[in-house]
Amino acid sequence: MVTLKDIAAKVGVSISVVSRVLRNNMGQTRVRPEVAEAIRRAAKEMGYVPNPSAVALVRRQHNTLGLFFHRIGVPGSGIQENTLDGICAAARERHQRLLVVFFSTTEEFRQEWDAVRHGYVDGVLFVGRPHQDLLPDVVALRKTGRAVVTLYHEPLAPDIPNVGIDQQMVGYLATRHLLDLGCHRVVFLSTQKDASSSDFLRRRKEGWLRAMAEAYGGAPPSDLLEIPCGLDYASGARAIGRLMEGNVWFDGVVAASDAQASAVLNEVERRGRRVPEEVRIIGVDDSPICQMTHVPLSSISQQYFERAQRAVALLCDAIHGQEVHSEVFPPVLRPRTSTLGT
Amino acid sequence: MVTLKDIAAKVGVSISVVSRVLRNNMGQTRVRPEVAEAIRRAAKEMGYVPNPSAVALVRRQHNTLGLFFHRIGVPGSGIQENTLDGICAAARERHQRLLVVFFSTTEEFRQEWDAVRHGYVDGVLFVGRPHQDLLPDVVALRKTGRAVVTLYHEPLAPDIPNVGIDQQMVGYLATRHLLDLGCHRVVFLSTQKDASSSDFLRRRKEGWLRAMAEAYGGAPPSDLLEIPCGLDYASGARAIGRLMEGNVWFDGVVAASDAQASAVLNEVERRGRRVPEEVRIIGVDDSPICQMTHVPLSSISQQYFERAQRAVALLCDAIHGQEVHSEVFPPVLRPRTSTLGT
DNA sequence: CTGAAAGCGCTTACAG
DNA sequence: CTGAAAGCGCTTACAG
Repeated sequence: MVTLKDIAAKVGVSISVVSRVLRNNMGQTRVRPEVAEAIRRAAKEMGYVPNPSAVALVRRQHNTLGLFFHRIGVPGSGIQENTLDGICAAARERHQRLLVVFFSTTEEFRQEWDAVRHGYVDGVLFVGRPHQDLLPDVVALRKTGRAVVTLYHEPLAPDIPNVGIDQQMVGYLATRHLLDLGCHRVVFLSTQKDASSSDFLRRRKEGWLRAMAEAYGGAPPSDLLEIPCGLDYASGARAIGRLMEGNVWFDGVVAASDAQASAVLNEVERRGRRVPEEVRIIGVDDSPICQMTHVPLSSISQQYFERAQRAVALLCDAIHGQEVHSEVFPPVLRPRTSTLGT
Repeated sequence: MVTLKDIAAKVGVSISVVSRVLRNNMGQTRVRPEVAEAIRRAAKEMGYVPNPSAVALVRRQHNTLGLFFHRIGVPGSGIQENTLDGICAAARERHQRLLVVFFSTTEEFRQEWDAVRHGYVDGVLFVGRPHQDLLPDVVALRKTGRAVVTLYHEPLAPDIPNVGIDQQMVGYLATRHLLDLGCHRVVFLSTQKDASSSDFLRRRKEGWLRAMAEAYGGAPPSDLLEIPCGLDYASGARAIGRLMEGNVWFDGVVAASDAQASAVLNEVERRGRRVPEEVRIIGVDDSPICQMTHVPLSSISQQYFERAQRAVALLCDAIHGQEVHSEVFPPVLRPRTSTLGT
């Protein structure tokens, strides 16, 4: 590998000048332009790439980002893939290496935590499900001088920068889409009271209520249908099955995930009602499943790829001492046959 | 961050001893046991973690693995997630940082190639679809002293270590499973002649033929049904649709992916035949989709998580100068309702 | 305008 | 049995 010394020898100057020219870091002194030019040319010709370890050592940085990834999304949702794709692309662009930890439970988190807490990373990105019980750890981490950014639905705390998504708008967009297509009674698949994930669903519900209120001239109707339900396929199937057994009439369903939506689709049709002619269905995540169900599913994208890229950008800015603030992305409607028809 | 100097000061020895004790690297000399003990205790108490940049600088290593990931699997297959999960876990365990590049086309590969070729990585793991046209680049990379391992179905070249999967066994296991359950005419969804992915499907086909031959007393029957078909949902639906329109009778289908299998399921039932009573269906990948279809799909796991972990282990061994060889994992059958019934 | 020198934190022959 | 010293490749005050 070619070093500063090699370039210095070739051009006939000291390595100090070479370093300053290539790093564009010349204090208040100027270097003769022809020398600078010669250095830059030589560096390019010789294929010089700075040794990141040497740079890291002297700069007391590590060009490494920690990534704490709480597995999210029902399996198959594609959220994990999209998020990682965005993170890796943005990190590569900024010459940042990655130290990735996947975890699913607080215990797993604790097990791996030391590796990052004592590890040589300049900043940490937390992805997935927000845990209030991890807040002290995150705060402690910041005290050690590391930058922290989260990629959660909502900020963990007001002063921890987050790249979020407007969950109220998720609920609103989905419901509004169904109402615009002529639906009257739109079921909202909500969550069990005790679920840790209930926060974002609470906000989505607000969006559903707002859209329903708009459609009903100001106040939501009194016969609103909110059905508590887990995010997975089986829960969705059970919930909608019970509803239909009770002979409750509805003509639209806002599911909380695409897995749920596919369950609703299968269950509704199995019980003899047609999608989307009699019941329109929309999910959330815009996942690959949407194109594999026998009626393609409409969905709402939570923009994980884009948000992941942005989160890495913010993290790098924070590492370089800039002040960064939380951002909120708008969700995007992806209509397909399960609402539009063919 | 605590350094060797801090520990040396506390214990009252030179940093050389501390380094040798902690690294377990003492040449032919011995250190007094009580001193060694004191050093280890101090290191632990003070929470010492070696600065990887300093170590990297002097060792001329970088504790960084390059990861060239050709996106594989139909979206939703979960292959990408499982693979990354395995890689990240194994890399963390070995204190290796990651430099991850996702790509989908040879052009994208070329764009990112320099970053790794000139980059400071000790080894590179290639994942996904093997490209014969990348072979010269891989060989050149090895010449620069980097270790190389691939996570492909089959080795790119005989001397490049690969963690593969027995594709013949994939076809055999699937077919044999259907035959054992009483199927007589098992359709094999194959691929277009020109597809770049055709290699592994050719091997799977051998497994299908072998199983059929076994069932038919030594030689496969003459009315074998091999249907060319893309790996995605739409292709699967079209292929099986055409077959059924031609009134061709069959009672088993070995699909090439779970997406395809779900398409077959929907199409077969839409045309009035029951799964698994009249037609048994099995896919490949054991993806999350399998549990979201209205009849849960049987499938064959290609062991991506386990193989990914193993590939990282081999890569690290190779980096440390050990000779490593290709391995082949056996696929695993995951039977569900689409073949077994309820 | 340019260079010599110190130092980042570690490893490892080489002396004692 | 243990330490002083050189050196990995770079950056950055500090001299000239």
